[in-house]
Amino acid sequence: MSQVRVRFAPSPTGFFHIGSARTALFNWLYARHTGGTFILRIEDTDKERNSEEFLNVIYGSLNWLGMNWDEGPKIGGAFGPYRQSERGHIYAEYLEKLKAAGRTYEKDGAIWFKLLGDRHEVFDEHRKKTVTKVKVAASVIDDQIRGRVERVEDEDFVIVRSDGNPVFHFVNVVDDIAMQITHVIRGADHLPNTSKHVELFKAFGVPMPTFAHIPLILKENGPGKMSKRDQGALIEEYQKRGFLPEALMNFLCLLGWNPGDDREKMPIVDVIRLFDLPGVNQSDARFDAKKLAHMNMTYLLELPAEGFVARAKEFFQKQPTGAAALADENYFREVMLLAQPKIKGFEELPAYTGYFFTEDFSIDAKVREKVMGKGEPKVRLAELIELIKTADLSSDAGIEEALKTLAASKGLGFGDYQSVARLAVSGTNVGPSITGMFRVLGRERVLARLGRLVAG
RNA sequence: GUCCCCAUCGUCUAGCCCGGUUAGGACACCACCCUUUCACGGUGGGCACCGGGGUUCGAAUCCCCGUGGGGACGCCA
Repeated sequence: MSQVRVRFAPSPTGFFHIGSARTALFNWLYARHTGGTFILRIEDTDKERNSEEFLNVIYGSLNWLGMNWDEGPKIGGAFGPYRQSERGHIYAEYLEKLKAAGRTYEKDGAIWFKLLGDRHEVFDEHRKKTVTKVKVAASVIDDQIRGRVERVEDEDFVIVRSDGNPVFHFVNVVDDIAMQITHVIRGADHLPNTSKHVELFKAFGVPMPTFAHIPLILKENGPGKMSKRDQGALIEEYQKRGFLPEALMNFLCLLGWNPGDDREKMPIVDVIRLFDLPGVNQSDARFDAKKLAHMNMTYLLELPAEGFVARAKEFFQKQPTGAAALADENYFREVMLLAQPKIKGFEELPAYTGYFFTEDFSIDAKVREKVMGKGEPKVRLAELIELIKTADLSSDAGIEEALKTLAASKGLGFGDYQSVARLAVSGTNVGPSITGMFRVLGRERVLARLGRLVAG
């Protein structure tokens, strides 16, 4: 049995797209599942649109998501180079084979691939021009996901541009042959191209790889496939927003594939064990930001405390308010642990914990109006101040006990103190437990804030 | 317009291949419970087999036709 060799072949012409990430993922999963080789090949034949910046985005995103390649740029391999811009000599060699076989001709300075069959001219209404059709048998694609697909490729096509640069269809097939690719796993948008590729494989007289065209990811709202301009389309964005890569990966796995039972959250090693091409769905999947957010939350919730703090620190280091938040490492840690069970993603952290790190936090006007307009808030605050002055703030349980005792002594409930205390120390009515906030903020900050609200 | 692909709750999907299920799960939504806020969690609820024809005792499941959605029709990839 031959070793599986798959490739992910992005072109560095734009930011790394979520659809590309999933194509990479399915290739990577298949390689890992079969013990095969995952190859990264850069398709940079379009000199106009390539950029080094985008190349680094590809490397960075794959690394962030944890998809390591076995052969490719930076690490090399037996079939290199892995950037098409460096493989000119190989394409020249293969072009000679096609020329020798009489399968090419020149027209308008470009080199065309010649199909075999009777020719006739036809006016194409859609393209508003006369084209030469060739009578050929349908190309048969035996697809691991779609089954047998037939398509008639009935027009010659350019394989080398007039500027001498080879075209995608040609280099893609040549490299798949030269790199001994066994399985071509790519987006379904390539299905109509595949007949061209089939004809090229046949012209080279080599066996065809196995094809697997995976469904596309559709826009969350509106028609069409996810495009680079859509909200949530770029991998870099998730990285910036502090999503956990393992959560994104898990979510991506489930877009078009499932383990066959009701499991959704599952470690990648389980996905690797269960993943197979025939298990991939045929229909396109719509992107769902809320489901991703939920997945991220479930991963966040089960992160060990130190892991959560470490990742939160990484996240804050990239935020404008990061320096202030990280000034006291131990304090930062305590605040983060208060927030961990409450948030869906790191991106909520700056707003959710901001008041811990500055005395200059904003007070929600509506909440203030509501809380201060009811009962005797200033009396409650004064009582709280007296309590906090001497209370033991070292444990949540102790603080809770003290608060309850105070409330009971005045014939009131915990809630009568909570809302006003919350407003004073955080400026809002949502957040971690009030006892946790008191404990972490400490006597000095709490007293100052309670006092300010009384005065204000 | 031509060609190709697809079609189960609003969304991701199980079931389809090998016809017989109260059509299952998850996200979202609603209600209730838990609760010192907000979340988490728990319980319950509403929500789907695109339409029409076949085949069959019986169709989400097999076939055909519609319709709808998606993709491709570049000297882009």
